[in-house]
Amino acid sequence: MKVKTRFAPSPTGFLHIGGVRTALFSWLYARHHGGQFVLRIEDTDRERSTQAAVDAILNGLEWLRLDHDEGPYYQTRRFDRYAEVADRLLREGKAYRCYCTREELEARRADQIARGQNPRYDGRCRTRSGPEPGVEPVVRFRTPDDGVIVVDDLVRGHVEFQNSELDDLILIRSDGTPTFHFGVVVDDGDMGITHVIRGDDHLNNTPRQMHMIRALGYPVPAYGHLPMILGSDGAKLSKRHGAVNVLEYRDEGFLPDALLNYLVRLGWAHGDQELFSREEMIRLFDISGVNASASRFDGEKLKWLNQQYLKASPPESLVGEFERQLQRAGLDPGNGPPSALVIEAYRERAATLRELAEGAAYLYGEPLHVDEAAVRKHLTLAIGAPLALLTARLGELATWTRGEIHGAMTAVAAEAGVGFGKLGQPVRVAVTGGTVSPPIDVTLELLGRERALQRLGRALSLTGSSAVA
RNA sequence: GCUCCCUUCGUCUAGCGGUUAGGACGCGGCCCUCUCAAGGCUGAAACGCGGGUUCGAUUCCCGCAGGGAGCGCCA
Repeated sequence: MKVKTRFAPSPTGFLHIGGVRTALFSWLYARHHGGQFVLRIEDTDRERSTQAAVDAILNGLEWLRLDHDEGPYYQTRRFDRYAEVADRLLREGKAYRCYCTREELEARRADQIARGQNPRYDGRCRTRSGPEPGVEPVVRFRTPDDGVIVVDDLVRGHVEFQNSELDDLILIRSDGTPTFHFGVVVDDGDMGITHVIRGDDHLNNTPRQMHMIRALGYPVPAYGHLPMILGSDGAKLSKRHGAVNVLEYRDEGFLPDALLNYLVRLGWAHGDQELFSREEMIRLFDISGVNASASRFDGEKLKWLNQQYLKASPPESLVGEFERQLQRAGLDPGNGPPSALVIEAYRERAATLRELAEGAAYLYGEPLHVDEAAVRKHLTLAIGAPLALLTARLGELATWTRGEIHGAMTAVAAEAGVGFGKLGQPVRVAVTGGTVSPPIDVTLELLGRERALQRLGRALSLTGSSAVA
């Protein structure tokens, strides 16, 4: 059997971490089995669906390169089809018109809850003889009264439901539009979906959907319900943890493959392996190995992974996104050393491209901020003379390379009778404004002779030394 | 309230009847070192509770507790 999976988000919000993980597992399942991956936009709720959300979903998937083979389909363009199927069900007696009003329904629900019952529609319109004047009916599905239905879930295993617990779901609203449940089963059937991999929150809906699919005469797909992703505090994912547009991770300087790698390890593992390339994920992913329990989102581990990817990527491949980060910080990439060299020097000092750009800001203009305490500590009177000597020597260098620079510093340190570090750190503070940077020779090389000498000269005056060479 | 699901270090997880319960993030220490990192070594840190089954349970079964989801003319 040819595998066909789908990702079916409703465009009522942006694509967030939880949605991405669902899409990823569904995509991986299809790719692993050489099958197809369908994208379907479930926009039957016309009140809450927006084009902006559709765009956010499409852009997010594109950034992550979770490519689909079919779609995107839009349910709003298939209303005729749903109406046609509903009519057929009505004719076959598998569905019926219900004239109960919302008010009546609500009152009965409240009553049932008060009596400690599972609130559900009582099926009273099943046997109704004729229409109720003045009421636009809904179409309800006739669910079996008794017996059990079993969901053999790919991740949960055998789950049983009593049919008596299930009520008659609405297929078509009184305004003629289909509900989510109906759209899902008609679409999954029409599109030939073989494996439905979706969030855990749908497990309880599954038995009813299975009944509908059977009534429609479609083969019942296999189901796999993925556990939820919670925030780092164990609470439901919200805006303050990870329920933000996935594209914000791009803006924060994360790499798409790193994010996917992080997500694939939430609920799934392959022994002790932590790093998975796309190809490895596809080759090794197995839905039967997916955990049934919810997991928490850990931003620290995501950062660690991102740095692993930063260190492993060819610097040239990061240039584009790095330069966007510089621009975002108000810096001009053209006003500094070649980006690939900066990335090379900084990537083991930054977890994200944004951090990388911020750390290297002094290479593109005056330091954004100067660590005054470091200035007082390192740019002392005592270091003035060695610093002046070094400045002079650097000015005489034939070529501005880290090797030459290092040689000059070693020589000056020796002549001045100070350790390399005693000289290096003041230089670092002088040229970067802070105490953190790549090895000082590399730092100076990247900065360039002109800027380096200029900043050293200025620092000299701060030491209070008059020994300007 | 009812139905369903879940439960191994703080976190992500390995484990699929017998292990000194392994790895990773984070945290501590040491090494390396011109700073910060990166890297290496290393330390602390877990089987929710109670019953069974079994020669033997983290592992299988049943309760309990705790957490979660669903119960809409939302998806």
